[in-house]
Amino acid sequence: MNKPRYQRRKEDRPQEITAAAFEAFAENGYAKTRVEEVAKRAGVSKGLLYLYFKTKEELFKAVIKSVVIRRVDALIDNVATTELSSEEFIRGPLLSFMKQVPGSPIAVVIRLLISEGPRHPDLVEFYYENVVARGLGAIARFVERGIERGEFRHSAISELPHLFLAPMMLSVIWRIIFTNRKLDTDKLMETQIDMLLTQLKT
Amino acid sequence: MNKPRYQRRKEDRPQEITAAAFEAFAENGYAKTRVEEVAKRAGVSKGLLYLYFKTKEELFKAVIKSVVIRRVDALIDNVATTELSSEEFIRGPLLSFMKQVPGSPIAVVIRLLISEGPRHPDLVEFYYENVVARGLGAIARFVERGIERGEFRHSAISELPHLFLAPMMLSVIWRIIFTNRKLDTDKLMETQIDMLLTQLKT
DNA sequence: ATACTTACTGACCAGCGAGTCAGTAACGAG
DNA sequence: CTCGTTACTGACTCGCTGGTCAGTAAGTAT
Repeated sequence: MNKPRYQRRKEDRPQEITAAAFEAFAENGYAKTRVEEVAKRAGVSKGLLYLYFKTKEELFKAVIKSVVIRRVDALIDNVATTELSSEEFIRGPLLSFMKQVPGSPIAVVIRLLISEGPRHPDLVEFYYENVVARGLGAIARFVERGIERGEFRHSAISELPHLFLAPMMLSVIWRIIFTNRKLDTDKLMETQIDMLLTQLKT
Repeated sequence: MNKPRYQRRKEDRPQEITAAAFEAFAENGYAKTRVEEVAKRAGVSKGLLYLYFKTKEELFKAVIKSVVIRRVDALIDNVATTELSSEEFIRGPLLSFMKQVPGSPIAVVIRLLISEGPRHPDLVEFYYENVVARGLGAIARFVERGIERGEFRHSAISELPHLFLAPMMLSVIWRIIFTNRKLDTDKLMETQIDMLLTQLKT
């Protein structure tokens, strides 16, 4: 009973390879990850990998895109359809989304974009359009909606949705660099949200 | 009159080489920078570089340290000796320090630490002790002082000086990744400071 | 069964870049 | 000026890794 040395699974390979590549890049960064290591993790020969991805760089782009595409939509949809008041939404779904970002694949993508982004303008463009612009847009619209409904007053914050995300970004960076130093990132984000809402309401 | 092919300048070399290395790393990151490129920029042969730095990695560490050491002390001294009220100090020297960070060598160091930090725990340790801990400590002490003097009331912010720096970090990352997308980073930091001070005073 | 297509393997290659070292010449001492 | 020391050069090596391709065997059609 000799089992076949491999199975032909054309459909699944790309997905399996990008998943393996994501893990490897997450651990060692782009430059320090060998293509053969990715192939090994995917349980595939290096040759096959090059059948699906022309170069290491193309693999890298595919990885980023695969992560990005899955994550954003949920939140955006939520924004459009929620029945909650602006404050409730911000304290609820938005805050818990933010809290889980530093430990999620998005954090890895951010790290990769910081190291490799400057050499891949098209990738940065893609990320900006699909994540940053949409995310900031959603928050801004939410603040706007709060104002229209009379929940919030007008203030400088309306034009700077970035302020909602700033502590999240700091948390992401902190977790990347100071893996052992503790920081209560949840508290950080909660406090910022409190502060912003106080500011918006008074 | 044939000028000598080189001068012996044992004293100045290390400094010249780290300066050249900083430029190169800033442009291309650690992995993509060739040692020979650094030597060239420093106007020196590759062999000489290896006389002063055992490995590329050691050169990298020397670069980080050389940048860090110079920058931090000024602000810290300022904190200790200033005559200003807490609010005046925060709106004045602290804010303008923060504003210039995203365009300064510190931003480069942050980028390098994000990409390479995970592989250099001792370097991260050094950076934490000499920059982060001292910086956060200084801000925390300042808030504390404000409370003692009756300028500020007690609040969650006292334990989270990170909130002062969060928009600065976001600005740094923004500038690294989205070099072409505009963001009024000054406004961002000003608004955050306004908000924090309002919160501390009311 | 048999012939055929093609997903897949893995040994190989090329070039790139970190690190070496034998030799050279700047410069100070005598 | 001469000699010794050593800062400095640059051609070389060698390991590593991205990328190739001739060959193999899994699946499919007839």
